[in-house]
Formats: sequence, structure tokens, C-alpha cells
Amino acid sequence: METDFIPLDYDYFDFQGRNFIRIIGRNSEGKRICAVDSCDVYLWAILKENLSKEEIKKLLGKIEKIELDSKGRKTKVEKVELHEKNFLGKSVKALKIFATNYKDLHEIANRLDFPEIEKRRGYDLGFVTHYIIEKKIIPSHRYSISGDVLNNSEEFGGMDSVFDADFFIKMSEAKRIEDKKFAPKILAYDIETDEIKIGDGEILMISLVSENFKKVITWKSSKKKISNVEYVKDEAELLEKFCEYVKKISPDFLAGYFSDGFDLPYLKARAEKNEVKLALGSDGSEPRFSRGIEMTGKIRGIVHVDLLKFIRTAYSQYMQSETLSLNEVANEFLGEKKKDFQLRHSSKIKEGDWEKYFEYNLHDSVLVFNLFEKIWPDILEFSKVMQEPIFEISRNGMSKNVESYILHNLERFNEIPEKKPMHDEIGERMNREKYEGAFVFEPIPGLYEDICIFDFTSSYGSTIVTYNLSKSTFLEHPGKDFYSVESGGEKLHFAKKPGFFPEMLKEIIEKRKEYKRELKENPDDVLKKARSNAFKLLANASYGYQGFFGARYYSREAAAATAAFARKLIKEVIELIGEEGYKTIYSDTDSIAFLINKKTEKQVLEFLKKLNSRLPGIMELELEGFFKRGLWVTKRTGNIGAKKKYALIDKNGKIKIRGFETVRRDWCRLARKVQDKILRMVLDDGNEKNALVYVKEILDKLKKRKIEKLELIIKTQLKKPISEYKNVSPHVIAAKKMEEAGIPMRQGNLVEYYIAETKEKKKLVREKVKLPDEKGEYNTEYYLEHQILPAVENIFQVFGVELNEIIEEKKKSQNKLNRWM
DNA sequence: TCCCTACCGTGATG
DNA sequence: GTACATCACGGTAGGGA
Repeated sequence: METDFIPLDYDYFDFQGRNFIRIIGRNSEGKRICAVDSCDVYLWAILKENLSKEEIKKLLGKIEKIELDSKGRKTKVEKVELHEKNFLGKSVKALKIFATNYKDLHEIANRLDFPEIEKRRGYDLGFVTHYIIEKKIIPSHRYSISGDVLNNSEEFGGMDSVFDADFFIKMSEAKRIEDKKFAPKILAYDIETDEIKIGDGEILMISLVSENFKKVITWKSSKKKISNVEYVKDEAELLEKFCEYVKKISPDFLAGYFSDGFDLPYLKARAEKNEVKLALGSDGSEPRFSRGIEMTGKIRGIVHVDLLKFIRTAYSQYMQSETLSLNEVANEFLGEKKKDFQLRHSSKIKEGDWEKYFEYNLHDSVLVFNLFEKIWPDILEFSKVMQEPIFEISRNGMSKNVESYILHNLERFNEIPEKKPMHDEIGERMNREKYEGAFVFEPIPGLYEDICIFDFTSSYGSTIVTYNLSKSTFLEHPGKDFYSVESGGEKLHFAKKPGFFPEMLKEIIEKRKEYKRELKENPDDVLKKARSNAFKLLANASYGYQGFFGARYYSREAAAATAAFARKLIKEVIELIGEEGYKTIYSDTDSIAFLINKKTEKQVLEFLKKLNSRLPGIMELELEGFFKRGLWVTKRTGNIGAKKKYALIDKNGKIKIRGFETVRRDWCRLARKVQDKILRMVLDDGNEKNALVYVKEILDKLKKRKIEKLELIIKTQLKKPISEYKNVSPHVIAAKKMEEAGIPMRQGNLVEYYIAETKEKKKLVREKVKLPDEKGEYNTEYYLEHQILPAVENIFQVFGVELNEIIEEKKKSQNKLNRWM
């Protein structure tokens, strides 16, 4: 049989002592294909230098004789070949040692303790990754495959008859073909339960949403007929019905939100309690969970995607949302919110409210479904670019993604993969001293007019490429042709001969530029946008990757040198900008803000061109924008300019605020709103007059308690378990109070509280903490002194206005007035 | 008891 | 499973006066 096919889900099994890959995917007719394949299994033994032919031959003979008997599986080294390879850029002689089973590679590596062998590599990739590298069956691309169709065959122990697929193919050939649009079958799901802790309460309902399919399954409430709602007898039947629908719909993706950490483990736990099998897998198997800090739930044959995880790695740093709750994320991506419903224990839900609860539950799945469709192009491109299955790329952090990209591109450089760091090595790396990071210019506080901002495109990425900075190009002792830079009082040297890491990164940056250019011509091209985005993220993460202690290609020297070269260059550019007659007012890492000093925008752009022609390597400056005004303030402690805090307004009146309390979620809404408004007024008007009137109004309102309590709620994240805090800060007290109220608090939870008036005089803020629904009056003095004034004071200071004095004056005059009356 | 400083902790920038 | 360093600023802990 021959068919086209998009591989989506990969796993492997053993049959007669050998490894087989099982790939589930779909063809263009919408049929579900399960393809089985195998590949060579091997590891590398890198030989010491200057071994004679004789010695190598002898060694080969010894290795070929290795036999294993581990865990009842008898295997042996099948074949050994000698190859000319590269390892960390150096050419080496290496033995390719073939084995029967991937799981035996570790054991074989342990047996290779011959003095002729320098290093053993390539046995810690995982079989799926190894297979993809070996056979080039890259996830999410389209292939034409051929092979025998298995139908009730004895082969693989009769697996084909158990496995739910339209075709079960023993793959004999595969070739990549031109891609066309692929619309996967998605099923979104969401559960509602009585308790938050996994398995503690009953599952009340499950909602399922797919293309033209909406359903809530429940065993609660009287069986009033409501469209989309299906009633079952009890929780056990609910679980079985859920599995039944999943099987019937047979989706490519089962998508949830925080479903790795909640929905799926909850379902599993309740299934165990009810003694029901949660047969979600295509072969009737139950979901499997990985142990670890963060759980992941895998379903055989269906790709389980927890959207929260992908959103966290791919988007969160560029998002506006203050939390990654479904409500906020859906609002930002789709402009849709969750339905309003006050969640409570089922025993407290009145008969008439159940319908609302069902709607709420169903709508959550609708949001998840729509979210999936929205971010699907990015998921698909990530998978294609990193060449790993969607299950992995949707969960991996960016360091893992960078590493996947590297591993899948090593062969072009004839490179043997480096190993993962062992436990002790990770410890050593973590204990290493921090290196110096970016340069930040200390601004002189003030309101400035006519500002231009330049920044370096992919600054650190371009630096790595320009100066060839990587583990394999780092020179312990400088040789002939090298780049060098000073960092932390020592000189770091890197060979000029291009290394594979900078070379790969160069390709990434070039591709990113190419797709970005194409996107400019055709802004609606979703695919190009996704691809451009994937390469952008990859380029941006590569610097952090080299400094990351868990990286295979970790190089603190390369990371330190990257920061050092970037620091040096930006200082030189600031110098050049000054020589041209402009005045730099601020700079942070890769951007420079300067006054254009009565010159025209055209002149500035010409200067930019001139600058670019003088920059080394692939370093490139681009125009960030021209701005009408900009404001820089002092730090609250000391009279120097605050870094990482400024506000800009462009010619269209568009405002950009960085670092100010306005953009920080741990300040109350009132303080943030007032500061935001004042910044806007000051930037619009160019003076403080109107802003002053406004702030006085607000202060007045606050004193008269005309501000709603909701505006004064402070939100802070609990970053670790309550017991681990050394300092008992207000948010820790609030978290403790919530626990006492029966709300389990875990790290990552957002704590909300306000500061209240107290009968006795209390010194510490934490003694005045109350939960939002706790009775009490808000503490006007606190909000005045610790929220509003701190947020606006130094803005007025720029104009020589001391807000404190004005308030004091007012008090004095009022006192006088009182005396008169 | 008050005051000062070191340190903790969160959440920003890039 | 976990990319990096820099920075502002509120708050508490804890010592000295």
C-alpha cells in the first residue's frame, strides 16, 4: 500500500528483542494511519589520537565480542565500523558500535572502558529522537510512505487488531513530499470537580468540544432536557462515556488547559477510585504520567496537548496578560472571556443553577478549542523546525527546543552529539560564579523632546555569530586566528574558524530575516508568520542556552564573552552617536535612545546607514522609532536616574511605558491607573499642570473613602510553599489566611489582599492584611503613603514639584481653617 | 522603643 | 524538568543606640 501521511505521535515498543517505532498520523483523506518502522541502533566511541591501525583493529575485535544479558534480554554488539567524524569541531576517529536494542546502549557504553577509547557518546538521545535523526521521518511534515498493511496479522504480537487505526502499515519506504494544508482533528476537554486536590472530590461533569460537536456529560441535577447535555447514572459511567466519545471522535489532538496538572490526572485518580479503566489510548491503554516536578500526561495514539505549557514557553514573555489563567489568555488571544459562574461545592448548588454550571463548563472547552486553532500554526511550525513531535515541543522549554534543533542538525557538520551533563557536573556548573551581563546607561532624570531609538537586531544571537562564540570554538590557550574579549578580569579567546553552533545560529538568523521580509510583503501569511516567530524565539534563546547549566553545549565562557562583546560594541556605538552630534540619554543591553538635536529624521536615517556599514560581522542596528517626548525619573532612594523605568509618546500619541508601577501587577489598581493617567497627561501636555489637578482629586477621593475597595486589592504571586519563606511578608500572611479559609494554596497561586484600618496601632504592614471579602475599612494612610504617592512622586519631581510639600501645605491650611471655624 | 541597614522577595527590562 | 544578568522597590529581620 502507498499513502501520504503526516506523522504526529511517536512511541516505541520492543518485539523479539528489537526496538520498533510506532508513528500515528493522518493522510490527506482523513484516515488514521499507524506506521511501524525500525532503524539501526548504535553509539559512538571516540578514539584517542595517534592510535595505530593495528591497535584499532585489535580494539574492534574486542568490542565485537561484547555480549549482554541484562534483564533477561540477551543481546550483543552486532557490528563495529570505523568513521572519520567531528567532535566539538575537532576531527576524530570514532567507532560506530551497533547494538540490538537501544536500551542496551548504556550497558554497552559501560563495558567500553578500554584505554584506547577517549569518550563514549550518542546513547542518551532517547529512541524517538534517535529514530528521527536516523530515518529523517520528521514530525509534522508530509511523507509518501509504502509498506505492507497488517490486518489481523501475527506480526508484532497481533498489535494491529488491538490498535484503533484505519491502516496499520509496516513501513518499508518513506519520502518527503510537498506539503499542503493540514487541518487536524481537535478535541478540547475540561472537567469540573468538587475539590481542587487531585482525586479528592467527585468529577461532576466533563465538557467536550470538537468541530461541529459540543457536549457536556454529567450525572448531576435532575434530568431536565438541555441541548448538548447528556446525563449518565454516576461518576463511573461518566468516565466510561468520556472514553467512548474520545474513541468515537478519534481526534489527533486532545487539548486541555492545565490538563497535565489537573484534568487528566484527576480523571485517572477518579477512575482508580471507581475501579473503571480510563481507556483513552488507541490500544485501550490508560494515560501514563511522568514523574517529576511537573507532571505530563501521555495518551498512546492521541497527542495530549496542555495549551498552558506551550503558551508559557512560546508567548508569555511577549504577552500583556498578568496571569496565564484561561480567562486572561483567551481574552488576549481571542477577545473572549470565561462565562460568569461562582464556583462552589456541588452540595451548595441549587437545582436551577446547574444549567449555568453546564454552560460554564462547556464554554471553557470552547475557549480551549478556539485557542488551539489560533495557536496551531505556531505549534506546527515549532514541531517542523525543532524536528521533534508535538507532544514534546508543546511541553519543552526554550533551552530544550534549542537543543533539539542542534541535535537534529548535527549531521550536516559530521558532528557526534555531546552528552547531557551528569548530576555532579550540573552541580559544578550551578556553583560557578555569575558573569557580568548587559550594560545599562544611567539616565539623567527629565522630560525630553524629539527622541530616536536604535536597537540591534537579535543582538546576542548576532554577537555569537559575529565572534564565533561557542563551546567548540573556545580556546583555552589562544592559537593563531582568534577573537578575544575581556570578561571578569580575564581574557577569553575564540577561534575564527567557524564552529557548528554559530554556523547554525547564522542560518537561523538568516531564515528569520528571510521570512520576516516575505511577511512584510504578505502580512496575512499565517504560516510565514509562525515560521518567522519560531526562528526568532530560537535565535533569542540561543544565548541563554549556552549559559544554561543543563545544556549539552554549555559554555559559560561563550555566554560571558557574548555579554562582554555586546557591552563593548554598544558603548562604541554610543560614542559614535555622540561624535555625530547627538546626545544619548538612555541605553539598555541592545537599544540606545538619543536626542535628535534639531536634525531631520532623514539625516538620522542616513546616519543609521553609515553606522551599519561600520559594524562588525552580521551586527546590525535598526530603527525602533522616533518619539515626540520621553520621561525618565529618579530612583526613590538616592537622587540618581532610575534604570529600566521610562515612558515615551510617539507622534501619533501612542504611549509606551516600561518598568513603571503601571505595568507591575503587584501594585493596586488605583496606583497603577493614577500613574498611567499622569504619565499620559505629562507626555501629552509637556508639563505637569493638569496632572497635578488630577492627582489632588484622587487623593481627595481616597481620603473621603470614595474609592472602591476593588481598586485597592494588591495581588502577589506565591512563588514557593508557604513554609519556605524566611520573611513573613504581607502576601504570605494573606496566603495563610486563605489556607485557613479552606482554599489550598500552592506555589504559583496569585494571592489577593488589601491593607485595612486596625483598632490598635500596628507597626507592621502584615498585621493589617485582610482578604478581599474580609470585612473592614481600607487604610487610607497606607494607600496614600505607600501606593499613590510613591507611584507619582518622582514624576512630579522632574518638574520641580514636591508633592509631599503640597499635601503638607494643604493640611496646614486646613488646620488653620479649622481653627477659624 | 526607635532607627538604620542588610537581606528577602517579586516582578519588571532586555 | 530549568535560557541569561540587571534593576527598582517594598517589606521584614535584627542589631545598635
